[in-house]
Amino acid sequence: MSELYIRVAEDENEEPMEIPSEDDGTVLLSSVAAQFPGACGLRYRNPESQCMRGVRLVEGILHAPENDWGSLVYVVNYPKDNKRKMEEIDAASAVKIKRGFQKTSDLIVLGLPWKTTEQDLKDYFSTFGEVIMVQVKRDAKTGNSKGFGFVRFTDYETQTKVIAQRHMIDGRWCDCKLPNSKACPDEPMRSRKIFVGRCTEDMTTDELRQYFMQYGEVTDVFIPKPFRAFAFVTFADDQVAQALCGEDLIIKGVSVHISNAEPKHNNIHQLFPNFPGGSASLAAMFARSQYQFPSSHV
DNA sequence: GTTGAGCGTT
Repeated sequence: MSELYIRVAEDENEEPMEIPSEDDGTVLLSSVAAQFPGACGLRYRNPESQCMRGVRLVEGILHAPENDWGSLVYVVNYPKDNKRKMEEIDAASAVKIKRGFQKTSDLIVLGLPWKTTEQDLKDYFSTFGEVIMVQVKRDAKTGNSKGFGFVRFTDYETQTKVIAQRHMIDGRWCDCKLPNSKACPDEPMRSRKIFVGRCTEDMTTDELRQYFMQYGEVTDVFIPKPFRAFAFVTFADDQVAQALCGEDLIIKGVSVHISNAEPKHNNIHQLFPNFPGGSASLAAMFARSQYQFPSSHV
């Protein structure tokens, strides 16, 4: 029963999304809601009667009809009276939410005893949640542990929990951190800012704002000058921004492509590339100053 | 055959 996915869509004509089931074959409403915010249940068309049927829901747990989800496409139920409140989410749903799940990333495990094996790591971390991968980094020649390794979990919640605490592994305190190679893996995912590619020169900030307002509240529009054929649009709600990523939208008759805005580098040399006196004096001045780069938006 | 802050061969 494990590793099973059921197919869920906004409505019968939409492309279904696969939602993971639990080990016992049930599906958590929260799993559905992660992909379809605001969802309160599922229904499906009974192949025999051709009528829509509700999926049994008990305390947040969805139970398969006849104990088998089969290959049917299940349709999301939303609270009827909530439609008004769900305006922005509906807009997001209209362009399909593609990356609802928080992606996990490998975590570096620092401070491992030399003797600790991958099996040891697997055994230990499995007490927190389902483990996808463990590694112990070893010297290529000797095979000796370098005293650190990596672990990856299925669920983001597990990852959060594991990072938050210290770990006693085989008699030593170890730390789990996000590796430097992925310094901020979740920021791009949650960004409220989108990159609008293939812009034309006649598109104004006002026009872009007007256009993107239909998806949700726009808090900023930025068009680099001189013209560079792209723009940034920031929404109040990250879900709206994320829902648009990957879409090709038609603005003023031209197809623009929406993608995640890359994190701004917040680099002093990038902000002041030609600072008089060179980068050293700039760095010194920066260090003396009280100035903090904005971190509120990516 | 050692070590103890860090950052990932395949």
